[in-house]
Amino acid sequence: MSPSPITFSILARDPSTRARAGELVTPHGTIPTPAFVGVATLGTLKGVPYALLLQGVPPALIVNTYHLYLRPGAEVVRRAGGIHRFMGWQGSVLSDSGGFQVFSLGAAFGKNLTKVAREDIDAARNERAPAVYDPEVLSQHGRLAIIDDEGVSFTSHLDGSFHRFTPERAIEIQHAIGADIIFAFDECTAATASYAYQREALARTHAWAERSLRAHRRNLEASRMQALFGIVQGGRHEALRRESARTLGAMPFDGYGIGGSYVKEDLDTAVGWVCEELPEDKPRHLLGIGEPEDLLRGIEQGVDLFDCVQPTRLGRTGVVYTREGKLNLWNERFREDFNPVDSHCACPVCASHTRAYLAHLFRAREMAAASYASLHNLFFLQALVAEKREAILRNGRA
RNA sequence: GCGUCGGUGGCGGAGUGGUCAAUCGCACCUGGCUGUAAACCAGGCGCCCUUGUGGCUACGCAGGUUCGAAUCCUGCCCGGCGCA
Repeated sequence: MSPSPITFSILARDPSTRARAGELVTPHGTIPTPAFVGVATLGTLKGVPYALLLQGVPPALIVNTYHLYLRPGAEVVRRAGGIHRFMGWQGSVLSDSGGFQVFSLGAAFGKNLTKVAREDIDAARNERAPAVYDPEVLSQHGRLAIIDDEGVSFTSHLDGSFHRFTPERAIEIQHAIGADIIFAFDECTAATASYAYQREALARTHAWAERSLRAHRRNLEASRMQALFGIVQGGRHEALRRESARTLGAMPFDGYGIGGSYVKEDLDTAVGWVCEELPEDKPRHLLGIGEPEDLLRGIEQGVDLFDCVQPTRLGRTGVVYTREGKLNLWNERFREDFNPVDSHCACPVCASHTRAYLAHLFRAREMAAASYASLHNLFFLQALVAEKREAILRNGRA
């Protein structure tokens, strides 16, 4: 067994919570943890030009296997010299396995299902679908992806072409992309899915984790340079979450992702159960979370890494984070608000621009509006997490 | 002056006897977004209220025809174009 391509050290633990501060060293740099990883699904932080990124903000990026596979194609990335060269980003890169797209384009397709539900809505169940290899059957189901025990059949949201992912294939593609940290292929279930379905999906996710691990190890060269994280699932159910964390924790992954969709209220409980069971010395990445308060809660449960589309998606559509909460810059009251977005923020946008100016740029549909707001939001989360890290280092013990 | 076309909600522009408080776009107002099918999506946008198959006022102005008019007729006002 080759040594892990990453090393994770815990520098301090908070005495009163499960929070820890540490360092994650990848072949492309050191990520101080807890950390917020920027989401660069298609190989770029949406709306944020590279030139605007300051060193360490964000400390790493996560790209998406499904999306890069469809466009421009994993082989293109490989021939470019890997994702770092392709993007021109020499920092650490993670790649999500595409498991989440199975959810968003499958069970959640066309339905009002979100990653974090308000309440236990009576939404569509993650019902069992027949194993199919036929695009026509897919479209009959009104969705783009259908799951069977072997893998996932899906049609491209771009051109309708037919594809199939298996754990082995997802790993192979991630090898071609070449991120520092890659994720096992998993099945993300709806928060509202039945217990029976969650159980069944979890068994599949666990089997796929094992297959992902084997596929990764078979490629000696890739496994020397790329770390593999398993993904814990189990929905809202304590028994399933703990079982999942124990099962995956016993497998030799380099770290762990915590996946799934949640109901807001039990986001932190579910994360807590998982972190109690996972090995202490491996990094934990809470996938797709979150909002400022979610980050703080996650950290207290023992999470080291986060990623979330919110800072860029909200920013792009006019919403900015501030210490007083989120502000929608489209609101009339900001038309002549000549204060910075957040007077305590040290980001370059807050240093030179006002809310009124950004509000104007949004209304004028200027691209800079989306860029500035996204950049500010990234800074805001970065500062939030960094502040928390400092506190852990200050109060904690090794 | 004559002829002709036209004057509709903040703007553009549909509608040409009832089902029109009036399609649609823009602008405007408000929500939503958590491993990005997302520079997106949804709702609202005459006034009033006991919020409803509710009331009132509206389609340049004033009359008229009609059971009923933004839609037809007459006059006036205003604008474009053409001819003097």
